[in-house]
Amino acid sequence: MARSDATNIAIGLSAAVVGLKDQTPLILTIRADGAGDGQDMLPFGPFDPLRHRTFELGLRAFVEAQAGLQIGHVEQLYTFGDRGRHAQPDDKADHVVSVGYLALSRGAAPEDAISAEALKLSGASFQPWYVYFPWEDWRAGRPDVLDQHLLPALFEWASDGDVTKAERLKLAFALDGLVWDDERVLDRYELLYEAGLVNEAAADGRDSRLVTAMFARTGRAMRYDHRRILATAISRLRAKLKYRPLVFELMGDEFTLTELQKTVEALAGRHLHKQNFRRLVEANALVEPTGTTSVQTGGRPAQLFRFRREVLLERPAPGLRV
Amino acid sequence: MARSDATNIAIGLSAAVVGLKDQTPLILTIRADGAGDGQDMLPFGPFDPLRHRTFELGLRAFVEAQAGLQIGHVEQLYTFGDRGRHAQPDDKADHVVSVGYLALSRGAAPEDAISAEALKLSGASFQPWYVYFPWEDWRAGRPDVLDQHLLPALFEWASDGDVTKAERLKLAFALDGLVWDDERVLDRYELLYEAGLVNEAAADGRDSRLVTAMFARTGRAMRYDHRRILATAISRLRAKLKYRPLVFELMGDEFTLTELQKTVEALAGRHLHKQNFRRLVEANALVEPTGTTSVQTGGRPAQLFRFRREVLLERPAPGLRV
DNA sequence: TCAAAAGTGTTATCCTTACACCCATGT
DNA sequence: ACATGGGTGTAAGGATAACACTTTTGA
Repeated sequence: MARSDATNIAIGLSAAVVGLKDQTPLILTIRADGAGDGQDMLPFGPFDPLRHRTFELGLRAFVEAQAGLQIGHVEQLYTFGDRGRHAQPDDKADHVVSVGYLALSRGAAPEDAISAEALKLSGASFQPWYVYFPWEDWRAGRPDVLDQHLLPALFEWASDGDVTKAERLKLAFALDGLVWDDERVLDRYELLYEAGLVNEAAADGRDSRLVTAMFARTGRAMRYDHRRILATAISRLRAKLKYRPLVFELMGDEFTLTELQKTVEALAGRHLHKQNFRRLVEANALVEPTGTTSVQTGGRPAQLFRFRREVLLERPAPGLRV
Repeated sequence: MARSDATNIAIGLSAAVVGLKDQTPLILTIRADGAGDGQDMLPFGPFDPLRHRTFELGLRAFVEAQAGLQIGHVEQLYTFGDRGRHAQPDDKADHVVSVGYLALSRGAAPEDAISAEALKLSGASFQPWYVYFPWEDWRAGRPDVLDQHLLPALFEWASDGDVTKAERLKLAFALDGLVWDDERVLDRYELLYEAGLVNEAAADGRDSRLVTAMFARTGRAMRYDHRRILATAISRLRAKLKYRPLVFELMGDEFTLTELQKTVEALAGRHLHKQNFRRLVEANALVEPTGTTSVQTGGRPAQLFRFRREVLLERPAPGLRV
């Protein structure tokens, strides 16, 4: 059936499964056994067209197998095919093409949904995603690591007179008075990678001119190209929040408006204006009151709301254009 | 090297190469030799990682080979992996995964750029894209074919009580007073496909309850899943016009504002308000006057402009939010 | 009565949309 | 002079962003 005169290509499917707990965005990882540093991986596996009719079915199957977890919304991100960047240990194939997916775990308690066997077998767990991208969390203001470590190192990298480097830096990192664009997560990671400032670049045999102490500043590394897929997932999710009501997949059935705002803030990595956020939610008719109030955490009790699924039919692009 | 116990997968790359002539968006096609009906194809070929380091390099290489054409901007659209939908004639592989790309041909005279040999060999030519999607051109008002043929047939398809069908129809085709969303090209094509109203659905062995006379109303067919890739390309291009200055890749170096507007209208498939369009162009500082005026086509001579490449550095998302 | 968090009112500004009119050229 | 397309001014309405203040609970 298979002929040996053709290059043998395998399709790898990787999923960035997002969850949420205590205003912290989480990402589902598995751990290579006996691993040291930088061995976090996204759940992934080979696509076998004989077993699964579509990519999506294959993906759901092995997220289920590796984490014992059901996922809700799934969407394709990007297919990475370049040589060298993400070799995977598959002796059957000469070349692995990896298709990245964004997936959302359903409900408010993702960690409890991981099955005990899966935890044993694959070391599945949810990790806060800002562990991998510390410079993407602006909720408490501009992260110090940017001005103290990242930008100086990036400036040095771009100081060779190559103007395109300087231009890309300017746009991705909001230099010269530009506003920080929370969606450019991938652009920023790619620049750090090219500058040799993240661990993966060294692992891939790149010219790394900086000592490994730098890697402690640039977040936890992942195996293969999984951190790149995660960056793509965060970019996409942040973009899509603005015109699709995806947040509600990550919330419980009932929630207060403040909880909703904190969740959006956690995902977008920035602080939002309370009144304007509420006006936006109301204007888009995204929620309806349940009539009950929450057990408060010290203060005035808050009204509880639920997602109005009907908006999906009413408006073409319901979201939170913040 | 290759082992015969694994399913053999091939990667197919397909490109939707967009050009423009006389306010008509064009798409580069090749023709199967001795072909009858529905044999238009996008330029495509297998990805061989031994010959090309990245997808994009492979893609450029065989667009060059099949059409003798240089392409400018290239971006990945989507990777289609579902069985049955797009079998391709490759005896070396059990399954073909197809990665679709959007590409823009450079300059104002794409047809002249096709080499004579390529035309002979592969029948390469540029076709108006609305030939494949007649219902997407609203420049002269709402297309008659919608109310006369497509919607009645779609209503019949959705009349089985399945509410999700009705909901999807409503959003994709702007029923019940919703506004037509020019970006939902793929959604609309997929609905027509599922309803068995396009030729490809019949070719794929689907249950086609309607006579083939309908196919004359639903545009020219393409081989494999190429029309789906084209629909994806148009969707993406229309979306991206709004926040990236892609139009200028399809224009000559100098142009009048009316030419620019007509071009955007051709791509977006709808009429734009003249003054507001001009204000938008000016507000975003997308162009600068050359100081010269055009040889007019009967009327007051128009000022000529050129694209201000600097905007790419000045603003994060320069485009024509129309 | 005070801390903590929920919830509201109001204004200045900008952007969008639409209106209608004038200008420069060839025939 | 008039047809043809180029080019502009202006005002209404809505969306946005920022201001600061009141309300309801638990301790």
